[in-house]
Amino acid sequence: MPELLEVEYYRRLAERVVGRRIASVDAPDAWYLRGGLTAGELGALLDGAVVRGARRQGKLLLLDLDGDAVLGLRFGMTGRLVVDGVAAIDKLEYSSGRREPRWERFALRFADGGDLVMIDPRRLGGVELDPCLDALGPDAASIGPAALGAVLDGGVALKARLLDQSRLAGLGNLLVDELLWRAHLDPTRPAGGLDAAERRRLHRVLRRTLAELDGRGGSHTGDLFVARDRSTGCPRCGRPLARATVGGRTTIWCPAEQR
DNA sequence: CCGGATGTTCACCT
DNA sequence: GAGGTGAACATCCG
Repeated sequence: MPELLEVEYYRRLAERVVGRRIASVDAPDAWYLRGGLTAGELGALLDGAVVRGARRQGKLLLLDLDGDAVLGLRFGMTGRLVVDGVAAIDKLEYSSGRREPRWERFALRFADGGDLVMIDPRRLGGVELDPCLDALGPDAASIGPAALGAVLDGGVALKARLLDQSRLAGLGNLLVDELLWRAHLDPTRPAGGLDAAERRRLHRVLRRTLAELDGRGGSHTGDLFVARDRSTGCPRCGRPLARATVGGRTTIWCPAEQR
């Protein structure tokens, strides 16, 4: 899915709807609504409401509405956002830029005629009213070194811990692989086994990686991902990359450099 | 035709 | 309780 970087692009796009009044809600796919909410209930709650803000926590996009209502948008692996006909991202790595009407899972129509539309071929995303944020860890884009250090404990694989959204919100498979490759850390190491210098290095590299890939255009623009696509070796040393399942996800790393 | 893909959740193991 | 695995969701792509 969109990882933190893509959802942040979505959030910036969603700022366009702040201050605008919702005229109607389209939720043609009941399965897309989480928490047992029906399209009718959602319409009754949202019709006439004004969007007051667009926030992001991890991979969750949050629209603040009048009163205390919050609408949570989740994009799964193939969800895209289109506002007033403008897409935040032309295409995703594992989903074409095509836009079939049946992929339109949710939409807010505004009183001024514009709209906010979620396109999601695989339906892995969803919409939730007042999502519980307690289940999300601190956002990876703003976490401090001490808090990141606290995330790293236990015998679980370092990569699995960094992907655990309840401990650290926002990183997905591609970003974690790129991050660990840049930090020269083996994804299979126990999360609690890093020494103080390694934890500091991980935090420094995290900030740098997010800033750099944000500028390049997203999670799929990392050096490691590009190398993996072309099946050349490690972009730094040229030696063969390893591929295995770690934390339940396909993982690429350089065994020679990542320790 | 087959396998795998930026994610989340849940059942079922050890 | 901690961790791991595999399935499910639905579609595209090589």
